[in-house]
Amino acid sequence: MPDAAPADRLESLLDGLNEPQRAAVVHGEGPLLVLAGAGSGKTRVLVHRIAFLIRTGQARPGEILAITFTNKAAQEMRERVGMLLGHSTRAMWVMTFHAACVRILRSEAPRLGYTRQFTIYDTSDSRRLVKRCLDELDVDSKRFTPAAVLNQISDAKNKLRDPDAYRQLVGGYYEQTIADVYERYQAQLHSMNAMDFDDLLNNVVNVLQLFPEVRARYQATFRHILVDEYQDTNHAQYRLLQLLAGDDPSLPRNLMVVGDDGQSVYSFRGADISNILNFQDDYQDAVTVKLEQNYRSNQTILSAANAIIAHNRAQIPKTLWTDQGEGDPIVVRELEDEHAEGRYVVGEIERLVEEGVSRSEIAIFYRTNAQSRVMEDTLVRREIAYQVIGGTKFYERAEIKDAVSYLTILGNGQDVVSFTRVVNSPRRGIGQTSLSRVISHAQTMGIPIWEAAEDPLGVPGLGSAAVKSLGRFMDTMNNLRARMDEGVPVGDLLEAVLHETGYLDALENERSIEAQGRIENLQELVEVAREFDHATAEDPELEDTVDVFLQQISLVADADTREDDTGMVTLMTLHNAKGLEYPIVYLIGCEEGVFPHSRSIEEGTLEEERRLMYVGITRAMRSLTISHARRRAVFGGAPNYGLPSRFLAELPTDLVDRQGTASGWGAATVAAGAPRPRAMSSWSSGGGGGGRSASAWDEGQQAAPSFRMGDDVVHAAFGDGVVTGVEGGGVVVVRFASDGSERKLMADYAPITKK
DNA sequence: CGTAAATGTTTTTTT
DNA sequence: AACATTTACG
Repeated sequence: MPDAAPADRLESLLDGLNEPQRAAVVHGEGPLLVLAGAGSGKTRVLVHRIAFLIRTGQARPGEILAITFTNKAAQEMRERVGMLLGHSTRAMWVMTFHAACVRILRSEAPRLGYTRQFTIYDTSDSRRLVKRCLDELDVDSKRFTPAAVLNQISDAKNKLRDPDAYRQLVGGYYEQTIADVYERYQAQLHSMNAMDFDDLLNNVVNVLQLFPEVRARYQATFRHILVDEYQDTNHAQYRLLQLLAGDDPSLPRNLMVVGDDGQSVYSFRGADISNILNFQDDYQDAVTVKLEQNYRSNQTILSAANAIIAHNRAQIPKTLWTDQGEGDPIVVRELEDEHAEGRYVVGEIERLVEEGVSRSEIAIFYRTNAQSRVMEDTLVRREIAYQVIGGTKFYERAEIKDAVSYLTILGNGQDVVSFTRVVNSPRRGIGQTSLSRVISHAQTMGIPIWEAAEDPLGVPGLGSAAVKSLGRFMDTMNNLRARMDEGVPVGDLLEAVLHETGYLDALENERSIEAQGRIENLQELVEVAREFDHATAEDPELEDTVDVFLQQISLVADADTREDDTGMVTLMTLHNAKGLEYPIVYLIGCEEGVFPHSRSIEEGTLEEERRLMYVGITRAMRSLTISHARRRAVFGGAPNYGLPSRFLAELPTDLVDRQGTASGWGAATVAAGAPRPRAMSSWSSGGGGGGRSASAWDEGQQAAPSFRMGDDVVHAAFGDGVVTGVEGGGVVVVRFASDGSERKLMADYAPITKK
């Protein structure tokens, strides 16, 4: 096809786009900010723009870098561009930040003192290493939990602060201790030729900053950079883009970012919403395009979403609208407990399926992964096919991590974390003591752990049984390594590992259903490896295939395993739901303390929780049902009495069909003298006590009476009680006469009145 | 050194 | 409730 594309073919790339979408697609050189409300077709814009750039000859495929949030999104985007263009998209870089960084580091890591075979640590590997550092530094592991310390370290890394910079920026004993751990952790990672997730970004930033010629090369390569979900980028990613796009204003800086400040929900992992808010200041010549027409949901759902987000301060003003119709009201349903909630949702799903709805059109969202269990139990019992996204991920299962660690240590003999994982799995009689001796010997001698283990007699203090066992183990490993070096396919190598190390035998001897499941998981991993072999077979130049395989799977997220149109109901957290859409959505567990999560309430990050609610609502295309339970078991322990989420009170009452509200609430509110009762009809009563007045939701806070110690009170459900304490934040402690229990209640919301 | 019981910890969200 | 880690004992 010649460069000069016929006008009609260009026109076809713009077909069906609205005005602002079209403007974004045809935008020429220079920075571009696309503020894209939920469901406004931002992926479509990205896909069409990439195709347009190529079709008009503004860029060749190899000059495009398109960053997406998940691997799956990348794959979909690549496919859609391919369909538009009708030719190969292989040369394009369409991937996540992390995948792009790995690819760059495969070439550039040696400049930073790593080999190309560097190992990538996931969070649990990193946590183990932090724990080792804590132990070695004799830090009180009660006050410094590995997870908390790792969070601090990760936070620092997201802000591009190395251990020195971190130390200088923070004061206090606690932070100084963390600086010590950070320093040691980083040194050990490097000495083990390993990087954690944050290092992938930071090391690319380092390479680009330290080596101007490398920077120039990548800047020249990526003539057009496009970034999706820009509101969830962190500082390291921000800096990375700056380096790749070129921070010299005289250069074209063809950086297009797409995002929605209203959907920023990852600040806990360092995402910085100011990246998108300040884009105009950072790139003064930036053109801004706003996408506000929504193609996904009906007006009821959009109005609800708009109303929710309006409760946040500091938004870039946006109002979603649609030319679709009103749609049904949003159902808000109260249930007795989480089991009733499960039965209700599954019952509704059964009804829909009977009416001919496909299960794959239905999704269930929740705030925390733990909430999926009850839903799963109910779905299994009613024999409804479902898939869960998130939670325990495939690559985090113990047996998978073991197998992966075996492959890792074959390629990277310095990786102490992997060595530790596999040396006594299955049992070989090499316990904590022997292992510690080998590790400290390796550290003293400054040699890789592999070398130390190869010569067990050279390890001081090692018992004779351990020497023998370790020797046999290393014979097996050396044998396997030799075969890897011969270039045996990864799938075959993995199979050999599982057999010859005795790993599979040990599982088979367990003869439990659990072990059988693990064996099946391992078979699946072998399949994944064989697919990889198959896909790379035509690339004879590829070296270190095992390491490439490992680096590739270490970046697979659970969100990438989602399957569409397979006749299954989909369950996931609200975070995982971002970017997706479903005709029918159930949002469960909308209670104070669950959603918004209690920690968000404590930490005062309610606006982010509200954005999460906004994300949840805007996933729904035509039907949205929100449920909350009156009580819910936490930690499998005592039931927790939760009040309806404050976000429910923010939904306009005329958009809502409230169902199942139990008796008592309305009565208590009336007794408290709530003003202006209205729209009672929209709150259909659930049999018994009559619906709660709408106004109580809107005005509840100001109508609340104040309580003092010793006040006699009546609770709609628990009966007579006495106030035994008043805490901050409108919380009162009440001891109830009926069962002698003491409960903390929120005076503003709880159905209690003074006697 | 390995096992089993006891104890502790976890539930925010994830590339 | 489920899981990881520590402790006690054989």
